[in-house]
Parts: sequence; C-alpha cells; structure tokens
Amino acid sequence: MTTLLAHRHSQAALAHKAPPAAVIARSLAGMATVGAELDRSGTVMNFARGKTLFEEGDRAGYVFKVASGALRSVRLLADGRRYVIKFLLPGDFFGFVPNAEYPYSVEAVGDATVVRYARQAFEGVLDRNPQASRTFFNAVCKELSAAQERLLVMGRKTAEERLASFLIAMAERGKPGQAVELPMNRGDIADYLGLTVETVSRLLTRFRQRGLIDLPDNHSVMLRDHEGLTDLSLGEAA
Amino acid sequence: MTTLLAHRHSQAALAHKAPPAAVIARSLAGMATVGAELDRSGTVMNFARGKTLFEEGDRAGYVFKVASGALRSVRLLADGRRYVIKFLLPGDFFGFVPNAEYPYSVEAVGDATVVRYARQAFEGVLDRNPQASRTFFNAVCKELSAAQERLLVMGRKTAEERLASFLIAMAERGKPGQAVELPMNRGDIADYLGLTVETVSRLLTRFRQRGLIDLPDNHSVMLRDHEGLTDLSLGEAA
DNA sequence: CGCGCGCTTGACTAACTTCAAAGATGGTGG
DNA sequence: CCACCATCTTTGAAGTTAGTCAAGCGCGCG
Repeated sequence: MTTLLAHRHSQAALAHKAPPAAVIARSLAGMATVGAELDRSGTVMNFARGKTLFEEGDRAGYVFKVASGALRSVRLLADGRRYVIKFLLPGDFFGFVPNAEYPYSVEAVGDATVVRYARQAFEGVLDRNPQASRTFFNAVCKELSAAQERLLVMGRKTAEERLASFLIAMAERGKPGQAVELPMNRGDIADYLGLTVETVSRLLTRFRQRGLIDLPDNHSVMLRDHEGLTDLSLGEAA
Repeated sequence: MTTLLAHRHSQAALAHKAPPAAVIARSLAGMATVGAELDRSGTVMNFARGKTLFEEGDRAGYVFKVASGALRSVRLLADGRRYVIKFLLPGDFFGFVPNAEYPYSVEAVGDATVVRYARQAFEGVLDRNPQASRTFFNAVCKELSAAQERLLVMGRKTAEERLASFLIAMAERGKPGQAVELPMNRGDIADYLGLTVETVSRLLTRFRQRGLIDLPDNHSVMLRDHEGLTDLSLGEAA
C-alpha cells in the first residue's frame, strides 16, 4: 500500500548517470520562467524495469515528469483483469489527480528516469505564475482530449483498428522514417488496447503477412504501408 | 460544417423561460469571485431535443455550461459507427479543447439550456484570476480522471459490468433514494457503453428479472439492489 | 384511430477469448 | 563463451460473448 520508491538518489549522486533536475526542468515545454522555480523542488529518480513508483490508493503527494525510458499507468479489477491507462514516455507529465490519492499505479516498463516534484511546491508555482498555470491547464486539456480519443477507439473500434491506431500513434512519437520502438511487451499492448496477448500477436503476424509492417525484433516495428495502416485505423479499409 | 445554433436568445428575451446568466454563473462551484466577471460574457441559450450546438471540426470559439436538460458529446467513424463520449448534465462545463477545433459534436438529448462564454473572455478570466485558474485546472483534472475510469470500463469490463457501472454513476448524479432519470434513449446508452441497442435492452430486462432494478418507464430506473449492482459493476459478482 | 419511432425478443453469426502447447529470446551464472 | 532457464511470443483448436438480422410490441403523437 505504501509507495515503493526504488533507487532514491540525490541530484548530486546521480549527476553522472542522468541529467540533473535543473537540466531536465529547463526542458519543460514552453516554460522557461517556470523551470527555475520548479528546479528547487525537483528530484531525479531512477527506476529499474518493473519497479513501482506508486500504487493505486497511495497518497498523491507528487507530480512527475518522464526524463527517459518508459512507464505505464495501470488499473486492476478485483479478479486480476488489468488495464494500461497510458504509456508514459519522455516529456510526459503525470500525477495530476483531483483527489488525495492516486487512482492508478505507475510502473517502469523499462529502466526509467523521472523527475519528481512535491505537489505542494508544484501548486505553489501554479498559483504564483499565471503563465505556468495556463500552460499546464492546456496540457491537461490535451490529455483529456487524448483520453476521449481513446474512448472512441475502445468503444467502437475492432481489434485490427485498435492495433493500427496504436502503431500509428507510437510512430508519431518516434523519429520519422525509422523503426518504431516498442519498449513495452505484448501483454502491455494487449492491456492497453483491451485485448489479449494472443490477439495482439496474431494481428501483428497478419499485418506483417499483408505487408503493412515488418517486425525486425520483438521491440520494434517498421511501418511499411503507413497509408494502409491509417485507413485501417480509421475503419475505412475495404 | 458550420455551427448550428438553434434558438439564439438574448438574456432578456429568455428571462421568463430560464434563469438569467447572472443567476447561473453565480452557481459556478466555488467560484464566487469568478461569477461576476464571467457574467458579462455569458449568453443563455436554449436547444430543442436533437439540436446540434456545434459539430466536430467547428472552430472552438466558446466554452459552455449546462444549466438544465441533458446533452451528449459525440464522435463518428467514417462508416457511421457512433460513440457518445459523455452525457453533459446540469453543472457540467464543456468545450475546453486544446486545439482550434472541437474534436466532437454536442447535441441536445432533451430540451436543454446552456450558458455560452466566449473562449477569449473565459481565458482572460483564467489569466487574471489565479483562483479561477486553479479551480478550472482541478475541474479538468477531474474530467481526465473520469475519462480514465471510463477507459477501464470500456477496455476490460463485460457488457453487464458496463451497464451496472453506468446505472450506478447515473444514480450518484440524481437524488438519493429516488428513481434515476435517464434522459437519453437506449441507443444513446449503447453508444456510450460501446454496445448495441439490443444488448442494452436485453441486459436491462435481465437486471429486472433478477430483481436488481425496476423499469417504471423507458426513461427511469429504480435501483432495487444497489449493492448487487455495485458488485456487478466491480466485476466481483459470483 | 393509425402511424412512426423506440423498445424488446428470438435465432443465428462472428469476433475475440480461452485453453493448450510449442517455439523464440534474452539474461545469468558456470 | 556457452548452456540453461525463465519469460515472452506465436500458433492452433474450441468456446463464449456480444453483434447482426429479423420480427413483433407498445407508447405517444398527429
């Protein structure tokens, strides 16, 4: 029930392994003036693959930013059914919650580095800095919009369309023209799309056989027919 | 493609039919100081059942608050599949979007009254009033949290569990102990839960046969066994 | 009164899951 | 460096849930 914080490091101790908080905070999108103030409260932390940052029900005392690696936010049902709410990739913020407790757990998909900010300090910045306030407001609106887009996917799209949507969304976060990195495993993808591992695996095979993708290894995908995938993802396939 | 605005009324012309904007704005939860400033930009508008406030792709020039009635935000796929993102009930704000265009349409489920605020004016208030800014930030965080909760429902719950979740959520918005009003029809519920009309109808019948609910008429439900429904909704049923 | 729309019910179908097992992969220690 | 083992992935066959197609019912409105 308590927050499991692996590898607690001071900024100084970490300097040679990961960028210091100051450097990372400076990268806060469009928030040059916010960076300095957040710096003082940011702590860089490393988490090994599979480690838990916090669990559903933990007191929500912090907000985080992903510096490197990948994480997943996860919810569980009583009988063990699992749902991956979101994959958290470099640049993503998380931990903005309306209640005193986190409504989901966050785990490291691969080794990951995050910056942790005390929620109180973060909210202080919001109160004193209208521009920061506005920026984060917009960021949360964008998150909301993305969640609603995903609701459409989960509610009305077939397994094929879901996977195609996922691959395209992942491609948009990576470098154009290159193989898409999938830090998560098949099970994570399945739980993100509301499918089973078997279905995800079968669909990837089918996409490959149709020439839509290549699968150089288990953690990368080359999109060979981006347009075909897009059509599939929109439910416009023949 | 253009915004369809039915029944455009001035505040004065409407005064006898619906509360004036001033009265409504005053009800903004925890925002006494914001009310006065928003008043000046708020316009009360009525929409008849089925009318469209705006469509997917329209320029997002306004934010809205529901004063009375019910609306639905809707997305469509190319082949006509429909998904209801959210039912908008009295007190709900909507229209906070990160882009220049609305990503969904909003239609009146039954006759509805909303207050419309120019987005620019609204954002002005946010910039000048840190407390309002904070309040709306929290509101959007809450929305996001609700959307993520719904993602779990859509991704991992069975049809039965989805419908039970829906009935309980609707009950929480109504008056305790009373019949739950369902302003929307079966098709809307189906599109909200990612099911078909037939499945929703069959499940309601099944719930009634099991003594979980009563169906006094097509637009109300009495929850007879709240605990049984809750167990169902959590996937903890025998 | 009769028409239309929304709701219900039934029989059949399809998509996805479940169960089962074999095949790859990758990390670790000898 | 290689062998081993756990874990992840793929594939096949059978099963289940919810969808599709079709028809009848009932309420409300003109």
